[in-house]
Amino acid sequence: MKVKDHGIVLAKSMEAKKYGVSTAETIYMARKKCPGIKVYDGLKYSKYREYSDKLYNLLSQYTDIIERYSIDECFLDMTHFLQKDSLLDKAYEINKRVKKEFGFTVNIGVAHNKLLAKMASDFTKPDRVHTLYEDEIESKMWGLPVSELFMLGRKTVPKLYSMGIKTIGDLAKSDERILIKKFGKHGKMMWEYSNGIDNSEVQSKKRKPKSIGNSVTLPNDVIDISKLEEVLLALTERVTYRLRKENLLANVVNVQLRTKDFEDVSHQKKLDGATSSTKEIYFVAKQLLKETLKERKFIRLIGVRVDNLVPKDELQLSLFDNKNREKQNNLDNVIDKLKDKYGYDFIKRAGEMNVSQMIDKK
DNA sequence: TCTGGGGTCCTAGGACCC
DNA sequence: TCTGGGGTCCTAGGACCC
Repeated sequence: MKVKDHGIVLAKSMEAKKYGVSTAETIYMARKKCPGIKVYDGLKYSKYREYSDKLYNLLSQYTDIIERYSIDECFLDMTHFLQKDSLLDKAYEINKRVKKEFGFTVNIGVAHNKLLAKMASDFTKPDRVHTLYEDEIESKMWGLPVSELFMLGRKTVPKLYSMGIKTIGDLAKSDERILIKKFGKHGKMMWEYSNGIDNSEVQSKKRKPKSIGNSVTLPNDVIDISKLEEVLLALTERVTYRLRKENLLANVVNVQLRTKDFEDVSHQKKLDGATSSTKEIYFVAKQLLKETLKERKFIRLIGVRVDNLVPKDELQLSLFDNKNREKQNNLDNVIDKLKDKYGYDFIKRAGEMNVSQMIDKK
């Protein structure tokens, strides 16, 4: 398959890593570092989802306390295996079974809290089981560059460097109060993480989303607002469709734009009442688009997001609920059913631009 | 030179109220 | 003319994760 050159690296081979290719950098940079590198399209999201479900089902056989942290990561609370040795045996068993039953490999981190398990799972790859027990923190974690610590990204690391903090150990031995003064809550967290402290629990219940959004990078920079409105409607329809599927209502609508100079701007608005109606949300989104656009030209990306979500059944029907709204809800429901039955793109609203080619389908 | 898309959480300032 | 202190809500933006 032909792969376009703009875009970013989602995953890299061990060989590419040796050339300094890193996740999320541009393919342009990757080619520069490693001439002749082979670039492939990713799988369809639905394929990832399928394998993710299979993995989750297998892991669920080992404990009920299991948290789906991301598409390819889970936390398992296995404290019922009281002996360290039997715990480790189970980790190796899972590692082998995944390879045998699914044909891909996994890294597993074994530790007494989530942070350390996560750190351990990111030690050398692939296909490994690592432990990071309390008495191993110093020997296995403190020597690593501070950038390896979970939740330390490209903005924070240079600031720590300028303070003379280069390794996780440096951070662990630094003065917590100074970190808090400089970084606030984030400072407290990074000091605790560097010392292996994390009291968060494995969350086995599926959490309802707190926000739902869709955005697209446009094939060309767009100046024409009517073109942007067409895309906005298509995005709003996707967002509200998902919102209704979750049985949630939104209280806030947010519109985001990115210009060709990579300026990110967003405007949001609290609604008078919670809703999942495509029409109502699009009406507000359109206003927000105008506000956000202002004098800006050459729009590279447009996105819409709904926030402050509440469960539909907990909402008291307000006195202002009227026939009109009821009609609108019925229309949304009919459209949703048709999409469910014949495919998402089966039916479109007037003015909705076809963005399905631009967006990877869920 | 080129930079995706989906999220969560935090901060800071302004408006407004008592 | 000069004007406290605390609290909540709303909004914009930023950092980080996968």
